[in-house]
Amino acid sequence: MNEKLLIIDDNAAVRATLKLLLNDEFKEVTAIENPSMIATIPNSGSYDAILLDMNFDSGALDCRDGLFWLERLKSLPSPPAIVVITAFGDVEVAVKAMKLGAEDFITKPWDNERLIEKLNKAIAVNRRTRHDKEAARRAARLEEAESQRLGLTLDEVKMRHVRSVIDSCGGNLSAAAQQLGVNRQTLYNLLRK
Amino acid sequence: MNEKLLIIDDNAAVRATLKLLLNDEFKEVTAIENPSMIATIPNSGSYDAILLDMNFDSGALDCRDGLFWLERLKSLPSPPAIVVITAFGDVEVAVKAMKLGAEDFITKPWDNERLIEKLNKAIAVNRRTRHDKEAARRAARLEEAESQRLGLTLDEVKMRHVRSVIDSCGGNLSAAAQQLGVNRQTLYNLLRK
DNA sequence: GCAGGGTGTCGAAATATTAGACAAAAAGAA
DNA sequence: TTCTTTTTGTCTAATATTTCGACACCCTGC
Repeated sequence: MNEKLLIIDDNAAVRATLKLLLNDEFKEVTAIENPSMIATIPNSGSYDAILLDMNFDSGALDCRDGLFWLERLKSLPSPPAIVVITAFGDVEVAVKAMKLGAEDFITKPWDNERLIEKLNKAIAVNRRTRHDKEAARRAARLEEAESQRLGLTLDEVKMRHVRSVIDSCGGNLSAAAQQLGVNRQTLYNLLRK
Repeated sequence: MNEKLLIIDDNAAVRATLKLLLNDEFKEVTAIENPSMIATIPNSGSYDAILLDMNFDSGALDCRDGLFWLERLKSLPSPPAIVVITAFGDVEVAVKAMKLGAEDFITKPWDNERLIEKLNKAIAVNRRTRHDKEAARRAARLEEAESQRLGLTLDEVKMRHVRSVIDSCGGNLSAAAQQLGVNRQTLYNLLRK
């Protein structure tokens, strides 16, 4: 109930229906006609989910446009969950959409209740996987730090630890010394040099 | 050309055809009738890819068995790439399979060349994402270690660093001492206690 | 064989750490 | 506020560690 949703569908009637349905389920629901309008929306990067129709331009029914936009939307940093919706979907398009990172794929006509459920699930899944990717980046950083630590002198490592423990003790040197397992005076000596 | 492939299909003719086709493309190709036979294969965890048919038991055409096995195979540590193949696939099953972690979804009849291409691509993609997930796990571990380091005694931190530097020096104590910025004898003393 | 580098060990001088003590400052509780 | 507890800064003397130079020994490669 606290999520922001963006609906992208070229059919005005569908947009209106979806917005009416989903307005009660999300904190904020915006509906636009074409993905290229995203740039014109203030705060466009803050959506939790996008409900993306595959068929803009009534002529192009092969979903190429939709897949193109899906890919662009998913290549942004911290992309929102994207649920694709289409009337002309076949297995191949569905698989392509999922491979491009869509969280779900729905065919029209849709079931209201399941649509809401799928949107929420998509948001949850997206949050988890996004978290995974950030974790991967963090791992790379930590590993880098770990490997750089190898080049450090014993004194440097000592002083780093001393400083972080003092920090974690809020500057209380007595407590820090105790936690470090050294005499208080030793800690003083270490800080003096 | 250096990958191990497992084919799971209940149709003996399909198994034979696939094996014939793929034998030249992979280092090792095994074909079994039922996923539950995996346990009986020596070194069953070492496959790079599995080509998984969705319909065992001719009666059950709703793919539930296939999805079940897909999920089980994908929940193993370091799972192989899995390409699902089915004659009865519809959009819903395809989306479910992709959500369960399949790398691709193919419908029979298949195109030989594209099948090989998809298998190879699946292996490559799987390797990448597996790396990401392992990185996530590593990150959790490293972060845990990082936060626990605060509780360590100065001597413990010293010894950890000493040991990892000695490790990185391949056991050469002189070099390790130099890198640690301490006298060689000091390093000996540290190791003695 | 032998030169070069690593290892294990020693002694003695230089340094660092420790426990204990004390006064002053700071922080908390009544 | 006053009283109490804790922390700080500093000192001394005993103890422990580190350092340096040196020596014999064992490998490894030339």
